[in-house]
Amino acid sequence: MANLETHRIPPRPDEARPARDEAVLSPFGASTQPPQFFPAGKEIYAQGGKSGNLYMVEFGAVRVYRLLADGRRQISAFHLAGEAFGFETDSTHHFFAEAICATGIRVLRLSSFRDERAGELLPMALRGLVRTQEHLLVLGRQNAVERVAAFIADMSERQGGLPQVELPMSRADIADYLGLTIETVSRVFTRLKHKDVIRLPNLRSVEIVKWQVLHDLAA
Amino acid sequence: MANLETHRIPPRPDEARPARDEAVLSPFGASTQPPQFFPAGKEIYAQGGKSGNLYMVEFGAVRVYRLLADGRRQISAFHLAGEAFGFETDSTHHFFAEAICATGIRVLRLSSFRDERAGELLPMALRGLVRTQEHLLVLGRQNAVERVAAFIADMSERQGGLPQVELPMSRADIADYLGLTIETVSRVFTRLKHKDVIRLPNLRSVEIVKWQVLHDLAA
DNA sequence: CGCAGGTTTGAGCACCCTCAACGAATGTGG
DNA sequence: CCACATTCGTTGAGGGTGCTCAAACCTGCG
Repeated sequence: MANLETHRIPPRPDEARPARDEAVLSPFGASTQPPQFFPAGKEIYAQGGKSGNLYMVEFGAVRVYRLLADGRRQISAFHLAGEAFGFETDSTHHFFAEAICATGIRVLRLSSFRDERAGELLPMALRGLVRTQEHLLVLGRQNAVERVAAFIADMSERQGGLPQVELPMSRADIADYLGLTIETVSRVFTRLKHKDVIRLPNLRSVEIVKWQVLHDLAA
Repeated sequence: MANLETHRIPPRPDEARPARDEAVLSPFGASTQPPQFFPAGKEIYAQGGKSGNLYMVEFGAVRVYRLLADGRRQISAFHLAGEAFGFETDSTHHFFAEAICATGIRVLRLSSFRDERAGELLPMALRGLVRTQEHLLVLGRQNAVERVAAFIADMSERQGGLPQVELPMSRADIADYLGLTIETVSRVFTRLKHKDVIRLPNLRSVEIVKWQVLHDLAA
């Protein structure tokens, strides 16, 4: 099966652009190319490809992942508006990056990662490192319910802590991020729904009803 | 049960020091405190503690981990001689770090992670990031045999690619690193032994007999 | 309306965990 | 030096969580 994803979050670059993108990270200030547009499922870079850029999500969402030879996929991170990705140790990409939905991305060309801008880049890299290490705990030591609960709580936090959480990614993406199957993810969602912890207004959004229960489950 | 570990790799700081420690990483050159000694099981730093240092393993081995409220532990990384650890996003440690066996550590005090040395620190941080992301794939998508095989192969690589691999850590440490139980780790070891993929001269070392099979299993 | 993709739901099973006992290795005190 | 305690590692039996395989169900769209 192809990784090609086509679902219908309409591409509206102009009005979809969030208000808060400048000043979030200084390396993406004035001296930068205009944002680039990627439709849903479009590859941003591929494993083995030449690296050296840094990417900033303007709007939309991105998945970064690795593949095993037999096709098993592990998504190491989702990146939403305002977040940066694309760090690499050498000039070759070790991962794949794709737009999940219609996505705008600002590209910063780096002469080298041993750059004079390292002072600004390092904190971003470290945030990613801590994020990834926390995800290790989820994959290594938490069961299906805990993983999904942690995922919903995390997505809510990154969207401002509101009860209405938008999930741009498919169940398959969530499964490959949490180290589960789509069936298990689906079952946990419905179980949480039946327990009135969440509501599911539609396939791509979740409403958190019982915060406390959700956080207890996530821990 | 306590995390206290006491096994018998004799503390011999002077002759145990590896020949190749200078010049490995420039921030650890002349302007640094003398290496500090940690016996087996000794805490190097704790979650919630004040951070701001960077640590370089001179000899021995270190485990970095997180705990869940109920005591489940996930080791995010082992660090061997020549490797650096202790990066944090803010002034607080998000993880625990302990010496696995008798260990010598060189401490670099950083005024801030937004340091003028960021240009030298960034590549180290990025290596850690890629390492951790690759570990995600193992925890999220590989079965017990693949995890153990990948672990042995990785430890061999980091010790120069020799067939004789020293494992300073206990089975419990390996289990908490691979997201398994000690029983499963033990069973996989014996299964690999019976298939003549490895030999187990003693509890703390492995000899790789069939490289190709090991790598096929790890994939 | 009918197709296609994604999602949900179900039945059965496999892998790994839990619980338990045993064995091996080390350190201690008599 | 040997008995003992203690910790760690191995091995076994049984059960549970999550996976596999399969079918039905939406939902959006041509």
